Amino acid sequence: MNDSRYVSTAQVAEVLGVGVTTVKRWVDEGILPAHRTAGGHRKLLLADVLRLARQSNFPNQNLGPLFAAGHALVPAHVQDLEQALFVALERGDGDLVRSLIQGAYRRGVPVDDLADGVIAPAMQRIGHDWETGKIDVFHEHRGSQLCVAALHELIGLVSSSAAGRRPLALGGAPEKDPYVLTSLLAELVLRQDGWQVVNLGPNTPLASLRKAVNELKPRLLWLTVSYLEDADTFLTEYRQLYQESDRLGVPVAVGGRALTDSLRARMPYTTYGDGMAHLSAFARTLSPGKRRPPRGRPTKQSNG
Amino acid sequence: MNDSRYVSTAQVAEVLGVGVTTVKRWVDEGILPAHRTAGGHRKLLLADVLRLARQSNFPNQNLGPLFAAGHALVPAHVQDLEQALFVALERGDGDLVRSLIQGAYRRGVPVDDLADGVIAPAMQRIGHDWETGKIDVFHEHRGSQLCVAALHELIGLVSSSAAGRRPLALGGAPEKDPYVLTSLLAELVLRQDGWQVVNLGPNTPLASLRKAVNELKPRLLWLTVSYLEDADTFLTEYRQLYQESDRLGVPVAVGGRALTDSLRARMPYTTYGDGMAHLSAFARTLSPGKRRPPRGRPTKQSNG
DNA sequence: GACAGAATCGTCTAAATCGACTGTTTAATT
DNA sequence: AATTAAACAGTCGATTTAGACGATTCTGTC
Repeated sequence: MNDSRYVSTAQVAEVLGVGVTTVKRWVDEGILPAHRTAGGHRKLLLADVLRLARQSNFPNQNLGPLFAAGHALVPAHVQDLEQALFVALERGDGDLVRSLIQGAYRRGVPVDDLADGVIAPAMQRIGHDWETGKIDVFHEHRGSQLCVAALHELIGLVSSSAAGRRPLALGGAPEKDPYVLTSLLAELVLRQDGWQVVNLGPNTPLASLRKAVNELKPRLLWLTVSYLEDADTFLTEYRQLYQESDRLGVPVAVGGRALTDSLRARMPYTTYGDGMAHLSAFARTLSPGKRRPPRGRPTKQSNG
Repeated sequence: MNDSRYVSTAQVAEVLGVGVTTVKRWVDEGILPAHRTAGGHRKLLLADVLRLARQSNFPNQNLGPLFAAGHALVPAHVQDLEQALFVALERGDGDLVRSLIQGAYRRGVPVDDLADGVIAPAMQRIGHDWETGKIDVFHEHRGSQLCVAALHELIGLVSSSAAGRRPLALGGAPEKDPYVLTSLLAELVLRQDGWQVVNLGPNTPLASLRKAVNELKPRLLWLTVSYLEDADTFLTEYRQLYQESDRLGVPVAVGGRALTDSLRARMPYTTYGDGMAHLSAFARTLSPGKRRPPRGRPTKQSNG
């Protein structure tokens, strides 16, 4: 198992902006303490690297990839990660939020796990603390903004180059639903799966979404509903949207915590999902290009 | 993609059109932030170099070498750029939007010009086309989302190193104002100017903003008002916010197209601005006088 | 126009860093 | 346990940088 306290020379080199050779020499000269494996590989203690970084006046935001290897602050398990993210969001520590999310991704945490098991629960707890008066609204807003920024950055990381024609997914959140995060998470997982995504964002009238389906002819339509003002008008408009999509052969994936069982029973849809893992799995059945990871050591998720 | 955020003194010298010796001296004098390797080599953060390049007028700044990636053709004049961005936004061409915005920044277009002369007008035209029925809501939403994504990416580019304590700016948009873009543009220009920014985003109750001022003790409070539901209640709450800020010695900068002349006449504020250029200029009067490099040497660029 | 001060430039050597090479180690998959 | 591809170690030459020095050029003033 990879002991999460240790990092490799290459990781240190990338973060510190120097060559691998330099890091090796520093270790040999005693500037950086390190342990060696039985085979001779250098294993650097994260704390030592961080100490050197502080001494050299490093910008915090560039230390993100280092946390990817697993720091005490970036736990190995998703529950601990969620807890850490929650704290970082509540404190408003933007650098830490970025480090945690990016680090988890680079360490190999699947994006749907990241969405369903880390980001969504953390923001839900923030929202709960706000509703119960434990924190002020501005704490929630600040955390949400930090999350959005980190997600946009992550989306930029996972988006593959536009090689070949990728299937198009269209989606958003309905009118009066102000939550940007859920549609952003949907965009994230779909992009990770190789889709081309048009995210109309929150507060999108369903009638307008219907026009978009007509014009863009997507291969998939998703709808995340976190908040509903009027269920009846929503149902009416949604049925029209579904009818149109069905006519065009566009599958409709719905989700979101505002869709109660009773409400869902009155809705037609192609698939319903509790989280992004469902959406991702469903999308994969539609997209033919399901690439399997190569053998051997898993590829580092760096993208060009 | 050469995504190394660090650059060497020689690269900086070439880009800024000055000698290597000068760059070294600037770093030693604290004009340019940098950290040193264990061997003493200076490592500069790209964002810091770019900010310096914009703050002072260099004889020949050729930002090209720092960005190897060949981008789409970026028009030279802001009007053409705005037109190109408008078309890209309306078409939903996300890659083009990113290229235009980032390309303009890299070409040396100041961020306040980018905000006031390109992004804001383009989105305003999109909004106008939507109101007049020329395009559908989803076009507007799609364009807005693309803009937000591109801006978040740009913010990541301009954010500087955390070395030293930077002044804190706090801000957002009031309740019922759903526009994310204006507060995002404010965050962009402030970050470009070296501020640390807490952006509470749209739809922030002013009472909550008041609590945030109390808790965070910022050096500057900004408020962008693009839409107002009820001017009277806004005024009441705003006056309380201003009173509290004034008591704490926090200057208040307001702006946004919802603040009409008559409304503004009834508001106290430290400064009002039509655009981000005003905000940036005002913020610079507050920011501790950062040492600026003396005049560059305009002639003789050839080297042996 | 001449002067003084300041800022910049190019050049030098020692030192630090980089990149490429080959053989070895690691760890996930079968 | 065997397989396999990625990542690492060790080495060496090529390149780059730091630091210091004097010469050059710019700016403002008399």
